[in-house]
Amino acid sequence: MSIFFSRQCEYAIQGVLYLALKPQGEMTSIKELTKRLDIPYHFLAKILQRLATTGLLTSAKGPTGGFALGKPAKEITLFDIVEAIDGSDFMDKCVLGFPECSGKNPCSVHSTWGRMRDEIYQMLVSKNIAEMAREMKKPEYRAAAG
Amino acid sequence: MSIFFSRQCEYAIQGVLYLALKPQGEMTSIKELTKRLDIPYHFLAKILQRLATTGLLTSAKGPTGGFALGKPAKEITLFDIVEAIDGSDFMDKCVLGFPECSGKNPCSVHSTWGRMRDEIYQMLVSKNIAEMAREMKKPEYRAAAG
DNA sequence: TGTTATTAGGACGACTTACTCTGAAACAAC
DNA sequence: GTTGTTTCAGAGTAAGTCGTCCTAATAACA
Repeated sequence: MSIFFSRQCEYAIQGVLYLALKPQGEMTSIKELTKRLDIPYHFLAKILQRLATTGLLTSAKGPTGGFALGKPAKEITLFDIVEAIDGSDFMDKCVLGFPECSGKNPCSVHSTWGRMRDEIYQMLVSKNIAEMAREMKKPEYRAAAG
Repeated sequence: MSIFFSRQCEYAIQGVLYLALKPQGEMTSIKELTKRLDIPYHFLAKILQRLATTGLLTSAKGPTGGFALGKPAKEITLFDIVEAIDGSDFMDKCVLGFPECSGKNPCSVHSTWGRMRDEIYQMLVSKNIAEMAREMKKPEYRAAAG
């Protein structure tokens, strides 16, 4: 299928980004998130729970409860979210699937792909959520979160 | 899951690469391929059939039958195989899954990811099978195909 | 012509991912 | 304490992907 992130991971990123747009510490209910982001309610609930257990988010039950970032937005990178949901196997597996492919025994796209993978990794760790949220507030971007 | 190619696509690439190492026009049976590449027999059969219907491979039944490249190896690119199996949707979908994301309305990684995607595309179209097969023959690479 | 080696193609099962449902637990407000 | 709102937890459903099996078609060859 040639994808990069799983659906779950996409939703996780969108959710965290939405929370980052809120005043720090403010709790947001799944209902609000699900409505604004157009993601199935229970599915998103599962994903947020998962992010909460890894510490990326905090949660509170009851009325006025909901989810919020577990630490300052600028300390959360895209990679943190990807790793929590999808894992980071893609970093060390041969892109063509050759089991024998390694540094000493490289397949024909090993070095090229390796370079690109490093760039992707750099993008993931250098992009923090605070920065991304700021960019999304700009008038150029009027999307799901407002 | 953070992958790039599906399992099917990986197998397809490995299979075509193996065929490219053979003298031109020589038929190779699934049995040989499956044994050398360690891919489930019937699953590989399906994949090769699919590649044959798109013209990338030719096939012949009966004894002495099998599969062979449908055109010169240097005219087949990685992209041809990927497109035949996985399609090329990844080229124009937002990597974060925002349905509203587009050139006019870019998400916060839109341009960065776009650049990387272009690089990946360039890699896929510039790598032809003949070249890759040559590299695999070098002593540095002694893998599945020999 | 019959046998054997091979692909073609459809039906099927297992497994994974995406998504739903339900009931319980926690909590705040009254 | 009661009530309503929310997350938590786990099981259940649906769809897609991975992989198997079986039968038919085809070609070589004795």
